[in-house]
Amino acid sequence: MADPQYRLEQIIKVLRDKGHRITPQRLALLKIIAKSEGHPSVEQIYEQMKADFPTTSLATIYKTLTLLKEVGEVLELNFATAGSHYDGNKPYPHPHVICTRCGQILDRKSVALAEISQEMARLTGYEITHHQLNFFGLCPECQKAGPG
Amino acid sequence: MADPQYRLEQIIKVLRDKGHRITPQRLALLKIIAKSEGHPSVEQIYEQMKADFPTTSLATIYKTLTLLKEVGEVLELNFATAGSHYDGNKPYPHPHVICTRCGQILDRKSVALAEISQEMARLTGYEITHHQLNFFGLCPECQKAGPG
DNA sequence: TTTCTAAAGATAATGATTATCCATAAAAAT
DNA sequence: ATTTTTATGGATAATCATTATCTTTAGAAA
Ligand SMILES: [Mn+2]
Ligand SMILES: [Mn+2]
Ligand SMILES: [Zn+2]
Ligand SMILES: [Zn+2]
Repeated sequence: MADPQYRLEQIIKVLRDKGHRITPQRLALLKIIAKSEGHPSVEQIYEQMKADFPTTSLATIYKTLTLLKEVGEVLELNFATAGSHYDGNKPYPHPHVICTRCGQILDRKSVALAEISQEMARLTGYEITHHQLNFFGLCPECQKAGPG
Repeated sequence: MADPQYRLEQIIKVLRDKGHRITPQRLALLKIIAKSEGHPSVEQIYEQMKADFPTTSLATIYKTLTLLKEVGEVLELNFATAGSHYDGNKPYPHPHVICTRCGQILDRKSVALAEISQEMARLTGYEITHHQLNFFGLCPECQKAGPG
């Protein structure tokens, strides 16, 4: 679907243009989120990082993710369950479908959502900057497994 | 809009029917969330509780809110910012509009949302149980105050 | 090279929530 | 009524993700 290589260069360019350095550690993290199909958690990114940089600190992961949030190149997802997840391929708001049993996170889009957003702005007078729309339930796999 | 007294009795009945006791502390908390127009935080509920029960423990607040979640009589809102908020009047999923500056939380509804939910279920095969839809931005008041 | 500063790494601190443990009060049983 | 049982309240410790702090390191610039 997406082109990890292009996405990687895209993020690098944004960071460079804003005067940030592309260090080996950052490059490694960028590769991870650029190639990620799903929505990795901090812990998952941390584990992958340690493959190339065994001495990586969790603090570095958090700092880099915060930086990416600031420059708008990653979308942070935080549900009730502890631990944020990150989307490095679609850094703009979009709907997600989450399985409450296995934790799968799917990307979706919805044209109607833009309309709802405008409707909300009109009705409330708000200047809406972003939104989050999450659907929770059981994925087909977990439905087969039955209740329990 | 809503009738706090009726809402209160409604919650009491659900708790009683499921074999839970209506203690003085619980009754006090129920009154607080039944009459609340907004979406109080744990800390706000805690402060109000201390008016009637100065020795109330935060643990009791959390336990009671967890109980109310379990019986489906309160909706928990958790955004990125630390600290959950609770809606005791509309315990079912519905859209919220949140000001990122002053923290105001508005209730809204959207007919299109039900359709989107069904669309998601159809496209993904998920059995969707609930959702969350939050819009973030600046309320009219905070817009006047200007950037900064 | 030397200097300057961003970034990495280690670790402590924070803060919301949860767990634990005991005291207590409310039902139930006798 | 009295006793028994159990749920609940209250105090406090523990947990866990995230952030802050501090020092070291490394990359860019001079
Ligand atoms: Mn996504
Ligand atoms: Mn609400
Ligand atoms: Zn699943
Ligand atoms: Zn505001």
